[in-house]
Formats: sequence, C-alpha cells, structure tokens
Amino acid sequence: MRFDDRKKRILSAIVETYIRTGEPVGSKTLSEFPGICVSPATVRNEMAALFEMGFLEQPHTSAGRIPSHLGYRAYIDGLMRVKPLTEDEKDGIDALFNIGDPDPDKLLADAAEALAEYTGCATVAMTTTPHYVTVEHIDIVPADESTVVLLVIASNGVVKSKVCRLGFRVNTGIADFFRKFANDRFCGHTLKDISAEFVTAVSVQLGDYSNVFNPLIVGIYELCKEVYDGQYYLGGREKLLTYNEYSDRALEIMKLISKRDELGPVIGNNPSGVTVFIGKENSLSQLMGSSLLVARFNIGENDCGTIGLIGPVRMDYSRLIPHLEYFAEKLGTLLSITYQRKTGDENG
Amino acid sequence: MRFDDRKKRILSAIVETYIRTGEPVGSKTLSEFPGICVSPATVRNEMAALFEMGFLEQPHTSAGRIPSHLGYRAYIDGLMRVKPLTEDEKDGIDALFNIGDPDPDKLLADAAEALAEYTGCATVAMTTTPHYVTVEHIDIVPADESTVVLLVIASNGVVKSKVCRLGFRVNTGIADFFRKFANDRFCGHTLKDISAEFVTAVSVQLGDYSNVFNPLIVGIYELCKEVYDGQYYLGGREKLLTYNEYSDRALEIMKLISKRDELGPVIGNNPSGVTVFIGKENSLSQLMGSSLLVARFNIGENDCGTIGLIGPVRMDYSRLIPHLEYFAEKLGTLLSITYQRKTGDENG
DNA sequence: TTTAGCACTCATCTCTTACGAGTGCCAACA
DNA sequence: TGTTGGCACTCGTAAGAGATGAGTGCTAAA
Repeated sequence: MRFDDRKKRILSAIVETYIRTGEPVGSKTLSEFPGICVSPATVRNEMAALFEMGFLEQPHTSAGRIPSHLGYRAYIDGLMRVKPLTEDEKDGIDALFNIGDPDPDKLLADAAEALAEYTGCATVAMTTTPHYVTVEHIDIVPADESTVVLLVIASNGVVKSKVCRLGFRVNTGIADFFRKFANDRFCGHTLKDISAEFVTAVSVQLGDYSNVFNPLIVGIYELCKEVYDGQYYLGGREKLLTYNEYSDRALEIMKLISKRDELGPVIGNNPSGVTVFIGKENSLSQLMGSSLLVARFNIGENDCGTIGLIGPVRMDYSRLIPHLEYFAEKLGTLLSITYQRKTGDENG
Repeated sequence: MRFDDRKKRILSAIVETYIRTGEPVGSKTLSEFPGICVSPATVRNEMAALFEMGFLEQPHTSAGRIPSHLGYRAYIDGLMRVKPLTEDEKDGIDALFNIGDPDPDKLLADAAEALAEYTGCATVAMTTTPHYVTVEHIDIVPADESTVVLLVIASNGVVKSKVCRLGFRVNTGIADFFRKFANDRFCGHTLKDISAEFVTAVSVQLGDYSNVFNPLIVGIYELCKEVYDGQYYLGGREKLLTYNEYSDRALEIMKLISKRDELGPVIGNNPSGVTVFIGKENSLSQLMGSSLLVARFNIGENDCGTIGLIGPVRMDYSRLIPHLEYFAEKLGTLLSITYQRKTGDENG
C-alpha cells in the first residue's frame, strides 16, 4: 500500500481539522476540502488504508477518525506546513522581552510565564550549567555587626548571593582574611568539583577556625551548588484546565510538571532546535496524554538551558513549533547580552 | 425563637457532618447523634427553626440541610470546639521548618508550599515592610571588568542584591566613589521615601556622571522597591482541584490567587490572630465560593507578613484554624531569629 | 479506480418510570 | 407544651426505551 499524495493530503486534513475542532473527522467533511476533490466513498477507502497503515484511530465504529501518534508524527515530520511567524507575531514575542537590564533569574521566570500566556500551554524553563564553568571570584561583604553577604561569581557570569548571619562580630580584618582564604581554595575549580567532600577538606584547612567559619564555607558550597544545578521555573500550569482533555487528569499532570526530578531529565537531554514528543512517545507515563515541545537556548555557542511547552496532544504544532523556536532564540540572544563575556573561549 | 442549647448542638452536628461528608444532613442522621437524643421529627422541628433563623440552607425540598454562611459563622464564633494541636502535630509543623540557616525569601516560599501540602488548601504568603524601615547600607562589589554586584541592606535586616552590567570598566576607585556617594544620599531615608522622583533628584547631583552611573542608581531604586514591596508567594494552588466544589471554577480561582494586586489588599489588612472569611463574607466575588483563613506573623513586636489559606467553604475549621495559628507563630519565631536585630527599637 | 446506494453500528438525546431520601404537617401522647 | 409516629408530598437520581443521526463498510455499477 503506497502512502501516496492523496493519502498525505487526507491525513493532513484530518490532523488539522481534529486539532481545530477536537471532534473525530468524517469522510463527508473531508470530501468538501479544497485539496480533496473526491467523493466521501473514495475518502472512506483512503481512510481505511490510512487506518491499516496505523496513521489513524477510530474512537468507535460509527465515529469519524482521529490521528494516531504515528499520524501526528508523520504530519509533523513531513506533511505539516509550518506557518512562519508574521512580523506582528515576532513583535509580539519581542515585546515580551522588552525589559531593560534584566535580572537573568527573573528573565527566565518571566519568560516561562509569558510563553504560557502566549501559547495557552504550561511551560517549563530550565538552565543548565556546563561542566567546565569554574568559580571565578568569591566575595564577602560585611553588612552588619554579625551579618555578611556572601557572593559567588562563576566564570559564565552568573552571580549568586546569600546573606549569612554569624555568631560573632565580623570586622574588615576577618573579612579580608576569609576572602583571601576562600578565593585561594575555590577559585579556578569547576562548580562540578565542589562537592560536600571538597568543602569538608577545605574546612579542615582552617584548623581551629573551621567551626567559626563553617557557616560561610557551607554558604559557598550552597551557592556553587545553586549555580551548578541551575534553575527550574514553571509557568501557566493552570492553562491546562482550559482543555477538556485534562478534565480528570489536571491534578496529576500539574503535580508532575512541578517535579524537577522527573521532568528535568526528560527536557534536559535533547538536540538543538525544537524536539517534539507526541503523547505515547513520552517516557513518563503521566505525560502520555500530552505533547511536549522542547527547545534549547544557547549563549553564544554554549548550551545554556531548555524551555518546554506542555499541552494536549491535539495542539497546534504548525503554529507552536516556530513560535517556540523563535522564542528560544530570542531568549538566548537576550541572555547572551547579559552574559556577554566568556562564551566559548574556555570550553575545553 | 430562642437559640437554645439543643439548637446549638444540632447546628454543630450539621456543620461538622457536612464538613466531613459534603452531603446535606438529614433529620434521621442527626437523631442518631450521641448528643441529640430525640426523634427525627423533633430534629425536623428544630431544623425548621434554625432555617427560619438563617443558619441553614436547603439545596432542594427533598434534601437535608446544609449550613448557611451565618451557620458557619455561628459555629466558628461560638460553637466549634477547637482541637488543640497534639504534640505530634506540633512536631510535624516544627519539622517543616527544620532547616539550618534559612534564606528568608526561600523560607517563606517553602513555608507556603509546606502549609499547602499540610492542609490540602492553597496558600498565600506575603511580607510587608513597615514604613519606618530605612536604607542602612549600600555596597557595590566589582565582580568582573564591567560587572558589579549591588547590595542594599535595610534597617530591618533584609538584604537584596542585584547584578549590574555596566558599559565601562569599574576599578576600585570608581567603586569607592560610588559607594560613598550612594551611602551619603540614600542611607537613613525610609524605603517608602525612595520614589522615582527621589532617585531622579539624586541622579542630577551626579552632574556629568549621571548618565554613567544611572544604571546603578536605578538598580538601587529597584532593590529598595523590592524590599519595600515585600514578597508574595503562592503554594499548592492545584490542591483545590481535589475538591469537587471547584470542578468548574478551578481556573478562575487559581488565576485570582496569583494576582497579588487583587488578593494582597484583602489578606494584608487584618488584625492579629487568625481571621476567617466564610464564602460570601469575602469582598472579592471570585472568592465567594471559598473560605479564606488569614494569620499575621510578627518579628518581635512588628507586623511582618501574612499567611493565608484558601479552600472550600466546607473546610475543617476546627483543625485548620489552630494549625494556621501555630504555623504563623512558628514562622514569626524563625524569622525573628533570622532578623534578630532591630525589632522595635526604632519604630516611631 | 471511483462512486452511489444501502444496511449497519453506536453514541447521544429525550422521555418515561421507578425509587428513595428527606421534608412538612397533623394528630396523638406524656 | 414539647415530643413523637404516621403519612402524603417533593424532587433529584438512576435506569430503561425509543428515536435520531453521524459515520462506517461493503457491494455493485459506471
């Protein structure tokens, strides 16, 4: 049985109509399509063939057909005509990012929310820190008698700070001593290296002072870990409630989305560009009724994070894929400006 | 018609049974209650009286009765026997806070999430900054050639930092100059005072350098505003999906909860202790199908924030009210340790 | 290969009926 | 006077019976 041109046109029409209406598509509806100028009976023959080939499913005998996962896959991989973004749409996305001097953390959190609002899907955004990123500088700023602000600056430009309340008075002498000590021990090491064992070993070197300075050492460890682990943001999970696909599964999927442990690995390991997981293609059972679109974004040449879209299998791929692609690109560009230094000159 | 003891017992039984089962309560069920040793017919007479008095509602003629808002109100204000927390329950809540050296921001975010998990309700946590809080110290730490970390330390102990990328090389001389300038102009002023106009006026004083340093001045403004505005955290909105009360209104209420503009004023202005808004008592129309429990938490003597619980009107008040109370108290204690300085000695 | 015709399937809607939980009211009783 | 048993009544809910109609598969003719 050949997957000929007319079958392709019919499959496309079924996918697109079903995405639009959510109703199984029948032969009569299809025969009225501009691209398909044959009678309902002929369409039925073709539909029977497409069913045999595994591209269609039938909710029940007397209903029309809906696309199977294979059907969606064939549509996305070959049949779909991607709708390139209009200038207005590009402007719309650009406007979402129209903020002066963005804080990188907030930028991503806001981006996740904005993308959800824009697409009507739930979103996940995640940053990843390359293994070669090192500690570049550690600083300690006395803020108050016994309070200091600890800063860790990583070689990829990320800065994290933490307020530490200590049990003793911190004067500039103590601060200077600890600053030098911490920079000597931590700078140049990759974030990946800075494990609990590493920190214990460093702490031991403080000898009698190790107890006193321990909160600061632990603080540095926590900050390094925070930078290395990256961030995980959610947006618009409640959007899923608008689809009746989720009427009885909304809680389950909303819970899943907030679990970084589960979703992180799935969205984190993908090639560049937009990757699509349709329904049962997902490895997580809770996601099998959903589709997941994932796009990486880069700072310069370096993979820097992923942003993902979660929605019903019946989502408008031809619109969402290019939108997500443009969005991720834009996000990367903006982050590149923020972290303009250190991209590519030390990855090796 | 007297609201006598038996009527009170019957109302209590109706409220408690309805909270437990979600079904309208009938006279037969009530007559079997240990505290109510009369026949169903007598109970019916009493129920008719309670209905007359406005304490009960009737979904339809042939159903049992459910409490009206007045009924819940009477129950909560006088009839309810608050279940004091067991030691185990106290330990359970204590365990939620069992984290060494908490970051105040994270503490509250985690608390909101933990409370939602613990109570099965959606939660909102909000910090408020008293009007008398001033800027205590501003610091600028060069992190990289053209990158600095800006720190604002407020008199209530809150520290916020922000990374600023500048268009020029920052050496220690420049940093020292700006640090002195900023501290001279901002320190001692209340956060409330630091408006856009104030910042413009300060900027003007930099004369020719005002353009150069503007990102830093704006950064200080943003940080001050961030401290003054406080934080707004949500937790467990998806918990509401477990109640069929929300089966068709979940989206609406979840959206509302995320709007600080709308919910902030409602939960922010309440006396100390736990305040309860039952259904229609709420000023926001979207909340009229829900109950809202709000508790303030304090640092020392000073009002510092509020934590609220949102759930179906049919919620277990006798359990949740003391739990929320204890939780807020615990939260205040923990924050007091974090911000142990400056409480009460400068409010005036 | 395409198409018209036709019998068949099956979800959905509507109408009817039966059921039962719960009520209100009344008369009798302590 | 308060309490109780009895009884007719209400009304939501569940179950069953048609009727409807969208859509199919198959066959035979063009």
